[in-house]
Amino acid sequence: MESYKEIKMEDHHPIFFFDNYVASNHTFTGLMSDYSASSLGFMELLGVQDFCSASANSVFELPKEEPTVCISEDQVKASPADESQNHVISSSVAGDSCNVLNTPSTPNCSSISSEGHLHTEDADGELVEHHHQQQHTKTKQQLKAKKTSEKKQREPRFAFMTKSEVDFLEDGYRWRKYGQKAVKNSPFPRNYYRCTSATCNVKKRVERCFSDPSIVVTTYEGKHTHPSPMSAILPSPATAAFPLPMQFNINQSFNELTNPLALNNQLIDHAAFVVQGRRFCTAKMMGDHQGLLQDLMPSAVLKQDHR
DNA sequence: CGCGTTTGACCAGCGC
DNA sequence: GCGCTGGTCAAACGCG
Repeated sequence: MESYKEIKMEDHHPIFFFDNYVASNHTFTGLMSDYSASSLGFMELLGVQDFCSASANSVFELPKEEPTVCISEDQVKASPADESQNHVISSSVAGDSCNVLNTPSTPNCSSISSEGHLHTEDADGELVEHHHQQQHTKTKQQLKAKKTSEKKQREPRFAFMTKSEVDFLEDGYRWRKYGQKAVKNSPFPRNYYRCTSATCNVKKRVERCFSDPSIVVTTYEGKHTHPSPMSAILPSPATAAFPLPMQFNINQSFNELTNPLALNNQLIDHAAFVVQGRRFCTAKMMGDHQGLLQDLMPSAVLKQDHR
């Protein structure tokens, strides 16, 4: 198990990309408000509420060399694993030519919009499937019905890429692994996780980028219906409200982001949304490492820290 | 014993 | 229709 100090700052540059939209020539304010207008916001996905109160006040300039990344998950999905990273890089370099998707619909959206057809699949399936064991058939049907209903309620997804040596990045919630699949053209498997909370339907996919094994792609699907278990472990005055990444002292955070020593002293508790050379949001997670930015923290680091 | 992981099998969707 | 792939299930297993 690696020690915290072995983790360099540059190993945890998060790169966010969202399902449903990308607007590279939008300001962060535009981005966030656009996204918050959708049924499921980025912060909501992480259990954050009331993030709309965040304002452009938190926007500050970064050096032009800062990578520019803003792509949607379906872009990555459409690209083979070995190309996704190239895609990111090209987007990063492109700056103004960064892909402007602003896609009104995504694979997810279309699947949701086509939910009206789903009931017919059940009927077909029952005609085809005649198992000799009635019990077995019953469970199959139940599974199918379950799957159908799940598909009906398919949640928007968002994903982000993190440079990390650790596959599973802690985010304050408890996850149970329910599957692993080999990824085509990639030596690295994709892991499937589900939130352990009974009432919570949030899923998480974790895979490593083929072309750059140092990059971990984490995809969230769904919305937590409960507070982070870490809230109990790490009490904070801000815990109840789950403050937004934007709600922090910008100067302090910028200093910390650009100062590895500061990071070493305080753990890595920041994330950055980087679009067109601007770091739109540097997130300081309430000083207790909750929520999204725990995804940027190797679980090993957190475990070590909590002891 | 409870909880989490592993892993082979199954199913649906999609492209050809 | 067929094959491929992504996603999920669930029994078996491991661990504390």
